[in-house]
Amino acid sequence: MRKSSTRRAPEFERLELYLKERGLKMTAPREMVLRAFLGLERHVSAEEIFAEARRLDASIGQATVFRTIKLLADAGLAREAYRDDGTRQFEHAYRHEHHDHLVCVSCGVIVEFVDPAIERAQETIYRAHGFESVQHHLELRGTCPACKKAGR
Amino acid sequence: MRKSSTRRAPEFERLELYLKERGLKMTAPREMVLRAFLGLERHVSAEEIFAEARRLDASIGQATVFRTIKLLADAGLAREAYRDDGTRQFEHAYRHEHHDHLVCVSCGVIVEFVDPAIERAQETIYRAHGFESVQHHLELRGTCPACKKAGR
DNA sequence: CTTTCTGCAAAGTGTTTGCAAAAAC
DNA sequence: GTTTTTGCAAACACTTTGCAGAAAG
Repeated sequence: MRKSSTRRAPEFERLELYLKERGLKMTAPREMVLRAFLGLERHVSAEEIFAEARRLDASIGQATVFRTIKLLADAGLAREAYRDDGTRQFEHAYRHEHHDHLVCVSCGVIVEFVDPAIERAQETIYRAHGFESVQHHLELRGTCPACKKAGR
Repeated sequence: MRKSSTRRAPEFERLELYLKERGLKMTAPREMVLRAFLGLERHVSAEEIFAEARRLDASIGQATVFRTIKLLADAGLAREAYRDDGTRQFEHAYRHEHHDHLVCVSCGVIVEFVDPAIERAQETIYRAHGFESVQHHLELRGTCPACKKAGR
């Protein structure tokens, strides 16, 4: 007896697997948080996830959202990223590989990009200093075309 | 009648000028915070500046330190920088040009570097997306040689 | 039934702000 | 003297934690 998995996103299966592996439980609130996170576009704050989860289930608690976000990160579904202005955001990690960010300081719009030449140069720098690479992030801050035109 | 300025670092004059320009006052606590900041090596947290300032003058208040750090940043003496782990640090900005960071995730050691090729590639990305550059920062996180050797 | 999970409220961080007394100019 | 600055304590924003009852397996 298995439930229909027709429209079920693979992210849910991934979370279930992750939980089962360590004796944790799949619950309605956890499913709700994941659904909220997946439904939102990239680069959301914890607060935005909380608000969206609340929209789906008004009884959900803030602590549960924070705890679940941590689970999602551990399960490889969400990636935590701090902006250069110190704000904390989460982006989709499942089937979204590494990329860097071009951020408009005026309207906040974020463009994702990867530059192979920069990626290669970074490896060279790690090697030159004898470091083992763990993770890297380049953030370009500037003014986007629309804001420039609007004189912002 | 002018006071001797023999050993006076140019940073103090800069701060005095900045304050005078906007009708603000040079005070002992402000001088102490600047002295604490200058005396510490790069990449210090507000708390470290506070501790050091307290060492120089036990009566100084936390709020004064935070307020003065902001002044130093506005005056171009300090640069605020958020690490990819969300911690906030300050580094010397006076006569220290832009650079990127190679950070050891184990011991915290920070190596500063500039790669002309990467800098050029960044400009190309700004242009390709029609953005006007404001500021950019690359952070490479990894394990330094010493920590690697120690198996950390 | 046993263990994990939940929501709540309280506690923690790190930083900012309101205020009356003190210092700068 | 007038204005800015100070230290203190309270307020703040964001996040984590303790707990007793609820839910999962």
